[in-house]
Amino acid sequence: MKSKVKQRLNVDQRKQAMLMAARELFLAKGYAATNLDEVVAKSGGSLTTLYQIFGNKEGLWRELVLTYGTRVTAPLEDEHLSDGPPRTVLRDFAERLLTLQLNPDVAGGIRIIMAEGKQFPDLSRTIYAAGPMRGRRIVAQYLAREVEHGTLDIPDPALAAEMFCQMVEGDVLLWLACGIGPSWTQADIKRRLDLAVEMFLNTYERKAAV
Amino acid sequence: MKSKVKQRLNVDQRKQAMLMAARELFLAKGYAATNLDEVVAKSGGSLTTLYQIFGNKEGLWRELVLTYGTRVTAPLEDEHLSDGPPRTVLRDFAERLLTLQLNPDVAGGIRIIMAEGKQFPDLSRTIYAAGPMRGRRIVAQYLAREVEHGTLDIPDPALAAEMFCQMVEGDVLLWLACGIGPSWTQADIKRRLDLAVEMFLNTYERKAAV
DNA sequence: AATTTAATGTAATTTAACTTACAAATTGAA
DNA sequence: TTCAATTTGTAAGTTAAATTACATTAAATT
Repeated sequence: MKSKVKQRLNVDQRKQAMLMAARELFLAKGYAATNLDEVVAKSGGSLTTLYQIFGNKEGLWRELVLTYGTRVTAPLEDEHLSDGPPRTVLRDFAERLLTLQLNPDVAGGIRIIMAEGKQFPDLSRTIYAAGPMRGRRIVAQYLAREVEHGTLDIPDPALAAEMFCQMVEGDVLLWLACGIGPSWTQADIKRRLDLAVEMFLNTYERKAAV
Repeated sequence: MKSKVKQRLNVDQRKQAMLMAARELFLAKGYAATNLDEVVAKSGGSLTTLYQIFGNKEGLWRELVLTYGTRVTAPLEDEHLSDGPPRTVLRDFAERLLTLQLNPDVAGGIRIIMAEGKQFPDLSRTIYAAGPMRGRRIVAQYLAREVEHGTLDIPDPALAAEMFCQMVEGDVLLWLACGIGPSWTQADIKRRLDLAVEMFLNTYERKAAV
């Protein structure tokens, strides 16, 4: 039970509260099935204020998607790449990538954005570029650098990066999207990540001459 | 321009026509945005007949999903696996799998089913099992057989199968789901498939002793 | 303290689509 | 040819949710 001390908030605070409430509801029920009365009931404030801030339902949706959707991939960014040999770097990255995917909010978000893609195609493109594509590109750039340094031997770093990420992510997205939570133990995850790195390096690590 | 010779069809014929029309509309606009008047306008017949046959909108949706969704994976089935060494078999399978994914109707279908998963969770599970999961399982079983024959050396065939399928499919599903058609040439496809098989066998093919 | 400004609560309006009702038209059988 | 059954066309009923209107109340300013 929440204590219901009524507060009058200013626009900015109320806006944040509404975004938060909308996020939960959209994640739980999807775009069409969420109605604005519920949002207001959850966030506090009033329908009037909601319409003042966001214009309409679509406005609320767009603001929400762009706000949250572009923050998510922060842990994948370049500056978090560890130093060390490719095996270490890739293993670290893989762990961060899978952790991200396993977050139900992330997968749920991608799901809904995909779902509403027909209605808001520009949003799904933006999110795809900021999200899944971002990870691929970071890996590809890293691989390209390693190729220059002579550590790895990769004809097509972009393709290799995609393969690597796919192996790491597995069916997680599809699972969560279908409402099937993956029931993996830590050991399962470790095995998957190790295998992905292993398969990758088996092909691309520079071997001593045969 | 269609010639509009009005035809009175019996229930079965009309049902097929309605399923066909609904399929197109649902694929194009999603579940919520498709209205039944449009379906009838496209299929011919009448709303009355539609309700007699399917009960309501949900009934139409369920029938459609189950009818088409479970037919799709036919080309992946076991009996189409070629004979020959693993390299050949896997390459063939990979080609069929990717071809399937590249079919816009298939990807579009998965997209919508995912989209409506919150409303009809049983459907998305059924389709996941009949679709994506099916392919994984067929590969896993094949791999297990090869392990028994001593051709390959794979500790965890299920995991290996998933990795393989993921490499083959790549981001295609996500792309199409986000409305980004992949613009691959035949050469791109060939490169991807070859690489997937190569990476897989680099790890699992039984090597002559070092 | 009075006044202005901004946020709130509620209810009316509008819209859109699902669903149902019913009369007209067509087919098939007696 | 006539009659029964089935399909069709149209429109009315129902519901649900987005949007708007307006009076009320709390906060901020003078």
